[in-house]
Amino acid sequence: MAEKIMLVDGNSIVNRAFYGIPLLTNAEGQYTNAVYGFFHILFKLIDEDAPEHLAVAFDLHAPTFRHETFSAYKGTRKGMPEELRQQMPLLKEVLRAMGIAIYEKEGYEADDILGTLSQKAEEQGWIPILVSGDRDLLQLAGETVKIRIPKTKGGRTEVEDYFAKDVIEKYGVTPQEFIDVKALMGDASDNIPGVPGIGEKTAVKIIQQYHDLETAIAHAAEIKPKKASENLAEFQEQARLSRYLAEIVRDVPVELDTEGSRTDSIFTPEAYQWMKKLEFKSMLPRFEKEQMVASAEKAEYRRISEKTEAKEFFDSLEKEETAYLMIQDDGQWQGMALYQNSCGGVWLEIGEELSAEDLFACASAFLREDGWKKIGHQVKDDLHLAARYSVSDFAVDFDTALAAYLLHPTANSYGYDDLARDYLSEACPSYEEVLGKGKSKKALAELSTAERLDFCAKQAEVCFRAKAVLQQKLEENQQEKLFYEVEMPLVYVLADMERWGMKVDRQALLAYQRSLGEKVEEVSQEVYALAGEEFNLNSPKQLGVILFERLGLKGGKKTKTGYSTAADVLEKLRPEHPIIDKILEYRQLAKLKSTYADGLLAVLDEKTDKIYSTFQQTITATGRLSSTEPNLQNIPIRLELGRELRKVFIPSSPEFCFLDADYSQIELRVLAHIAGDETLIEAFRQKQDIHRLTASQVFHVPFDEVTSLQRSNAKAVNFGIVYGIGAFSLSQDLGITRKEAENYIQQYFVKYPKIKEYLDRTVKEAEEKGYVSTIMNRRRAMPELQSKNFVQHAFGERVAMNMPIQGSAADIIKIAMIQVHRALKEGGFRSRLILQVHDELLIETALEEKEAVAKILKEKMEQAVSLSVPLDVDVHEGNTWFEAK
DNA sequence: AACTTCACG
DNA sequence: ACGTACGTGAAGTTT
Repeated sequence: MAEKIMLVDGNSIVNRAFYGIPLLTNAEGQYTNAVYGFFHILFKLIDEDAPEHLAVAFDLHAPTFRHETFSAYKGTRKGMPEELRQQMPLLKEVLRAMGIAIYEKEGYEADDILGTLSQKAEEQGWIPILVSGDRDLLQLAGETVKIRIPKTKGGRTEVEDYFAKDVIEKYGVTPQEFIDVKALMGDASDNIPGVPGIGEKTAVKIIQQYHDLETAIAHAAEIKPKKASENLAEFQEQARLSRYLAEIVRDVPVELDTEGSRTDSIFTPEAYQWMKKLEFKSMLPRFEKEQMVASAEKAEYRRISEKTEAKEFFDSLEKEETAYLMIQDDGQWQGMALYQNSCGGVWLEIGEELSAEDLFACASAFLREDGWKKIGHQVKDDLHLAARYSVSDFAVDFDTALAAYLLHPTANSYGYDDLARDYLSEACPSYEEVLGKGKSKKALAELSTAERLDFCAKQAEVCFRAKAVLQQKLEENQQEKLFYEVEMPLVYVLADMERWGMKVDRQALLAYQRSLGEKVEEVSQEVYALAGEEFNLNSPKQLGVILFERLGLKGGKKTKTGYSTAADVLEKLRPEHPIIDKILEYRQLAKLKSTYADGLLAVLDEKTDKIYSTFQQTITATGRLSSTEPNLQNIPIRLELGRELRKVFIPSSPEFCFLDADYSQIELRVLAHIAGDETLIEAFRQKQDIHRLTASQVFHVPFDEVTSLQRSNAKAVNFGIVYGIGAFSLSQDLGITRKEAENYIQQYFVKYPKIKEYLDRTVKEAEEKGYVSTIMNRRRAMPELQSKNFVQHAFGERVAMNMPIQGSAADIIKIAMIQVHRALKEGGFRSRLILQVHDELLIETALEEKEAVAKILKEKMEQAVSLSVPLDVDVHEGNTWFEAK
């Protein structure tokens, strides 16, 4: 079998990849989607064809011989988008690391290089396989020469293959004749003129009959239709020029590097490092397989599965820094993995000879005593596990997931595999890679003993070694205080909140659910009557058809998939038809029923009638918490009917009541502080009504004469400032013209010049440094600001303006939570912190403690940090959450 | 799995 | 001329 050489049009494939895959960035903010797509396609083709040789050709910026002949050649091409341009050197770097031959030749295009190399390869008996994203290469197809055209659609890559016969079959002309067809029809994308009035259909017909351009010109008079005949005669020189431009030349002065093109050693360690740096996880296994052989020594781990041995092990465990991991699978505790320098990796496995209780008993001294510096991963889960075995909170010094979050808060996950890749430049197989996912997901217990030992102990080793790197980076970023004094202590606060839960009046919730059910039924019948038919009211698609086709309301397309039926669109249609009112009413009721009534009942604990939400500490880009299963941070309040729901949230015993404390205007206060705006600072010091003040400033009216409309408009302006203002959106929000909105903003900046300075300064700094930060040095990388795309850049600017504000507020309430929690504990109170909603803390307090706790709550929250403005906290009490607001 | 809608700060 | 506020999570439909 003859050797095969795969010849790739680099520019064309990377282009396809870029447009076929959404923009991705790695931790450093480097765009990676085009490089990813390129290798995705390349590896697929290598797998399929197994070529012995491989070369990639690129275009150079310099003009080619075609430009010299015809200056308008490719004249309509737009430049490469910045997001792609940045990736080109990267792609070449990785190719070089893989030892793949790269060809570039001044004056020629990649196509010409490929044509030449293909010919040279054939001459020495190799079989060329040409790869390109466009059809220009089809003229090179032959009996054995295959042209492959990959298409990336929605993550999947399909490849069209063309031998000479396939070209004939599909286009009705031979590959050679394809050039002549192009000479006649031209090519808009390359700006090849062709002959006016001759398109693809006519061109093919002509070439089928005369086989080449010159013969066709000679017989121009006979050609039909008449228009084509005349034009061919008149524009014959242009046709000849077009043919010249379209033909791929095969005598480029390049040599085929027969040795340098070999594919047998492309999975190099250097390229592997690149793949990790770029975060191309799915490509790592290829490289690992190759390197498995290379990496001779494999770590030796110890397995303990028997009670006596486990006890002895812990009794003689050196008191030094130790990573411990509670390995759980499917909600079941499977065992404990440890790693320290003295004992290396150890896996204590729960089984017949080591029960969970026994293991915990053995480990309990280790967990509780200070002698060991402990490194954990997602420590909050471990605290819950410990609680199941009646071990109260134990002290962990370092949570690797939390550290990784601070260093890169926009990452998708912070698993062991992520730590290994990002901080150790190693590949550690993820849970999914080891156990599979979806249907074929295996239990940890289904692995062999050796596999399980390896997998679990490896995780502990990764955490142990990653910790040193993480700590170093936290130090470099000056984020140690944030980590050790805010995020780590907060873990214990959140664990307590999650464990305690929030009591619900089940009967009241059931009644609420029933009443909503009846109303939903009633209103949907009214909608169907007005529509004249029944349909799925929950389907925006069906609703769109009813409204905009059947009822003929004018809506126009707004979303990717069809008509928008969102509330703000429907609101505008309200006067047009009575059905709109009913639909909006239905939406409100259906939302309350499904998400809140049904949703909360589904997660309400049978035994305790409590709801146990999870507070996520590593999700948001700004440093806020989030709440899941259920989300208790979005319980309705703005509308009356929804607000009623808060009556079902009650203290856990009749001896308790709620205390709800919320920061007043915390984000605007933070802004005043960071920006150092004297007017705003003074206003907060004087306890002025800030929206009223803004109204009087912006609308030039005396403070006492501000109307309520002016005040509420000013409130929207203040919001806009915090979100990274835009005139358009403000105008939408207020229902005013864009011009007016611009005026408001301009006036605002005249009155608060320091705010303007701050916002400008922040964006500028973000562009220079690549990140923004909060008062506690929480960071967010800002890759969007590198984009030359207007929309993306503008988004980056708004994020840069908002993150320090939202994030600093998050810092403050986190500090307050820790202090409140500590004060309650130290004071021996029975009161508990049970919920945080961004600027609000909810406590349930024993009645006799109420005054003392209210005082603690207010003081700790107001004194959490010291700013140039006072923090102001309002405290309310009540027997339900509804009453306490 | 992606999209749309809507609840909160 | 572009397409628009920042940060979340859940439910339901459609692909």
